[in-house]
Amino acid sequence: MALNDSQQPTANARPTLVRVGGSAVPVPSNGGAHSPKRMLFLDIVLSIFRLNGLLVAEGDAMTEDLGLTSARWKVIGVVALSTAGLTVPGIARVLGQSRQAVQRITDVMAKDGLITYQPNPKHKRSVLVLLTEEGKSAYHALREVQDPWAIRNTEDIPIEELETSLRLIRRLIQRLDK
Amino acid sequence: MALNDSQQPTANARPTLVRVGGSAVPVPSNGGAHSPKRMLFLDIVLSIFRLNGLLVAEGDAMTEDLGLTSARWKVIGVVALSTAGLTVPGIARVLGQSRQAVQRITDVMAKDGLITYQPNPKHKRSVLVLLTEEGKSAYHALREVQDPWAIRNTEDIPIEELETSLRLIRRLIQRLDK
DNA sequence: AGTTAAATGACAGCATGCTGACAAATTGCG
DNA sequence: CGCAATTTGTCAGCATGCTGTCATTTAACT
Repeated sequence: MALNDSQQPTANARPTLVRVGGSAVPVPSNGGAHSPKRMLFLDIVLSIFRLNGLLVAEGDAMTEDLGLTSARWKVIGVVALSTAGLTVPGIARVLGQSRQAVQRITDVMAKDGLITYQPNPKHKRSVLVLLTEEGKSAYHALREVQDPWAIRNTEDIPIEELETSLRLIRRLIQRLDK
Repeated sequence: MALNDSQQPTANARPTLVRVGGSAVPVPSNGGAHSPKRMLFLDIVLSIFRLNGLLVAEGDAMTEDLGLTSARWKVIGVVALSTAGLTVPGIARVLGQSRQAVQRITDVMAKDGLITYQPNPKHKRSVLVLLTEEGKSAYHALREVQDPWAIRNTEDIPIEELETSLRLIRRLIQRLDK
């Protein structure tokens, strides 16, 4: 079958998808033992990579007017839902990222006035992260673009399909996160 | 409900997942109009972020003995499946990445002897990327770890579930990639 | 209580991906 | 055939995420 290596518009902006996640990619030309499941799975993996990139780009574009980025609204979203504040490593655990990566984001966000560090009664060094008023209004503004976006992207997709997919994704997360 | 901000083992290595993709994250405490679909979708988005990180880490760990990284086996996989070679922007289109990002990876891979640049009869400047012998053996070695991994991760998952999920992921890709 | 293990903050380095910009090559169209 | 739009190579800068390391604090256990 071979890959589609025809010329496609690219310029410099976002390149156009040829066929990721399509059978074009994971079907080898040599004849090995390739179960459908194996191909399906590798196809899913590549598609996850692709979708992740698109989601980050979409999230960035959607919230750039609010002075947010995908990395930032991940943090804002998590902090907004915590009642008593979260420590930086706590945020990292929720997001499944390294505490150093989160620390860097929160430091900049604190400098930008979106969050504040508050003393932690339970820990002398590990302070709590809280939203400032500016951070809260950013969160509300975020919700106002994010909600319609979510609805828009799912309106013609049956809920069972969403549930099945989420279940699979969670299953994979659980399996890989050990 | 509030987030699980209890103490969890973290040290410095990969942080432990608390509850991403769980209902803990996307359920707001304030009472807005939150359709199940909206919550489901945002949950999926966050889970995709999480799974992407885990897959990259897993892919890196799985192939580090071969001198590969996830960024490299993406390229190797694509090139291996092309019959007549691909240009750098062509690889970028297949992977859905910027040509600059791919160019950087291929330059290093060429220096490492995994790929070679061959003159392109159809284009004076845009050379073709081909696997060297070393690159081919890396691809075969890759397959030998990747195949069992794929099988291992799907053996107890019904194929219909895989198909449904892939369909949804593709649908989202198609929608966002415009 | 005292000792040991785990968690945290802070700094550094590295990998990957994106965008912007500009010149050169290619393609498409009148 | 010529001209304009697109594609490509290249260089630069930036954002995000990871790992490693070390000192310090906290927690756990005897």
